[in-house]
Amino acid sequence: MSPAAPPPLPAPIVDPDTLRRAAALLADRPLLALDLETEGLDPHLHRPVLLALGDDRDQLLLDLRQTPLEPLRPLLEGAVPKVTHHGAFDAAMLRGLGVRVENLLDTMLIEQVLTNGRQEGRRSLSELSEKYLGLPLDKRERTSFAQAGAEFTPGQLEYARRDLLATFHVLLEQMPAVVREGLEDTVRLECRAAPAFADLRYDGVWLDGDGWRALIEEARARRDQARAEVEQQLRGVAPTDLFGHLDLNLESEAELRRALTRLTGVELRDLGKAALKALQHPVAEPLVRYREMHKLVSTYGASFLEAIHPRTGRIHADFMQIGAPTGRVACRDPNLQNVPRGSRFRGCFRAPGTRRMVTADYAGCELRILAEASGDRAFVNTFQRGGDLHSIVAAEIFGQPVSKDRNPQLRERAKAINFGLAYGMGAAGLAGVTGMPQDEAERLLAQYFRAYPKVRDYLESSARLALERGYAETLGGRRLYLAPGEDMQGPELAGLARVAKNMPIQGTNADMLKIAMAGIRARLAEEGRDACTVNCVHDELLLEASADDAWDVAELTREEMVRAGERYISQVPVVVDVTVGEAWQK
DNA sequence: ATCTGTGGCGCG
DNA sequence: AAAGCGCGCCACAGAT
Repeated sequence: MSPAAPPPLPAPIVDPDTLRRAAALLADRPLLALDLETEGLDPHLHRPVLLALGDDRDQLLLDLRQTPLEPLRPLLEGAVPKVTHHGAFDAAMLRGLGVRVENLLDTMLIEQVLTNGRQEGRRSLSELSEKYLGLPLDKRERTSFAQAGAEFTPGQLEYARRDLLATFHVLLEQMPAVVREGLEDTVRLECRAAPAFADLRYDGVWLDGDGWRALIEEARARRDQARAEVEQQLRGVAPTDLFGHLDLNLESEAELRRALTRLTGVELRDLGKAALKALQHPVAEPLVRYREMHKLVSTYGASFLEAIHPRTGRIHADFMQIGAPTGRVACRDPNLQNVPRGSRFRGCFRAPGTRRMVTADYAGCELRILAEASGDRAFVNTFQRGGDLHSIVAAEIFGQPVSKDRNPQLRERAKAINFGLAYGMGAAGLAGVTGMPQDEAERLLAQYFRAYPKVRDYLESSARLALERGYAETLGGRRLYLAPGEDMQGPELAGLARVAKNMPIQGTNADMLKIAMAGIRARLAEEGRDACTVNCVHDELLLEASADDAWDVAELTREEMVRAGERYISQVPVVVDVTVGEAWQK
C-alpha cells in the first residue's frame, strides 16, 4: 500500500545541529527504513554520499559529504530495527565510515525466503515495489550519485526518499505473508546474519600472492608436460599444421572426441574423467593430468591474483547470502568456496603478520542431521557412541569387521551410500558410483535399510510430504516451494523427489551456519576481540584473529557453532573441530 | 563483440 | 537406462 499523500520533500540536512534534532525525532520510532546513495559499489573505493533514514511520517536526508553522520551512530548501531533492501551492501558501505549497523531487516532476503523456488530473479526493489505497492521504480537516477554536484538535485533527493519509502512499505506488505507461511524464524535468522555477511565482504581475506603464483607456475609446467605426453600419444591420429606440429585443441570436445575415436576405436559417450579411465588406454592418464593442471591454472590462477584489492591487499569476494534454494550461501568473484583442498592452495590463505587463522568445521554435519531428522535408533546410536561412522555402518550392513585399515573397500562403499542417501540416490546411482552391478547395489541398499529402517521412512516421507504440500522444509521451517507441473513425467517427478529429500538436510546445515555466523559476530563485538570471519564454506568457518585472541576466538567459535547446531540437533552430539594456525587448514 | 547453453570439474 | 543434491568458473559452440 502506498502512502495516501506523499509528505513534503525535506531539504537535505547539511549541519550537525539539524541532524541532531532529526535524529532525536526518529529515535523512538518502532521501525525505520535505511538507504544509502553511493559513488559506486566498492566500499573500499567509493563513499556513500547521501543517507536516507526515516519512516512513513518523517524522513531525513543527510548529505554525507558535508556533515558527518556521528549523531546517527546510536540509532544505526542501536536496537531500532532498520529495514533496507540488500542491507549487507549498505552495512558494508557504512563500515567504510566506521559504523557497524545492527538490527537490520532486509526486504531482499525476506522476498527470497518468501518466494524460494518460485520467482527466480525477481527481487530488485523496483520489482518488489511494483509487486506490493503497484508502482515500479525508475532506477535511472542511481548512477548519477557517482558524480553528484555540490548540491543534490531535487530529482536525486526525490529518488532517495522514494526508495526509502518503498522499502518501508514493501516490508509492511511482506510481513503478513511471512506470518501466514510460518517463515518468521527463517526471516529472523537471515536478517540477523546479514551484518555478518556485510563484514565478511568488507573485511575480506588475505592471500599470499607470491606463494599462489608459485603454485600456479608449477601447475603450468606440469600441464605443459602432460600436454606433451598426450600429443605423443595422439601423433598420427590428430591433425597437424604445415610445420608438422600437432594442431589439436584439447579444450574442444569435438576435436578431442574425434582424435580419441581414431586412437582407440571407441566412440565415447562422454569425455569425463571416469569415462577416460574406463578406456584403459595409455592416453587417459596424461589427459586427465592435463585437465587437472589446466583447471588449476585457468580457474584458480590469474583471477584470484587479480581479485586482490589494490587498497586493502585482500580479496573481497561476493558472498550471496541466499545463494541456493536450499538456503546455502554461494560465493563469486572469486569463488572462495571451491579452493582446492588437500593441497597447498588453501595454505596460501593466511593470516597476515603475527595474526592467526582459526578454522572451524562441523564434523559429519549432514549425516548427523539425517540421523536426527529420521530418529533412527541405530543411526543415532552410532553417533552417540562415537567412532568412525562409515566403518560402523559398513560393519553393520556387511556383517564383517571394518575400519580404515581393515576391509577399507567396504568402508568406501558404506561411505558412498551414506552420502548418496542424503542426495536421494537409488540403486542405479549407487551402482554407478561404486562400479558394482545393479543387482548387487540393490541388495546392498536393502541391507542398509534393514539396519536403518527409519532412514528410509524419513527420506520417503520427505519426498511425499513435499509433493503433497508443494514445499520441502528444513528443521527450522525454511521452505523450498516445489511445483510439480501437471505434465511432469516420471523422471522429472523423481528429480523433484530427490531435491525434496536433500533440501531439509542441506538447508538445515545452512541454517545452522548462518545462526552461528550471527552469534560469532555478536560474541566478537561483546568481548572486544580483534578478529573477523574471513570465509564460510557450507559447514566450515574461517576467522582471522590477533595472536593474543586466537584461542579464545577459536573457543567462542566452537561454542557458537555448537549452540547453533543444537537448535536443530538434540539426539545426536554436535561436533565442531577447531584449529588455530597461520593458514587455512583442514 | 556479446550472450546463452553445455560439458567438465573444483568445492561442500 | 534420464539422472545422487547444491554452487561458480572456464572454455567451446552456436546464436545474436
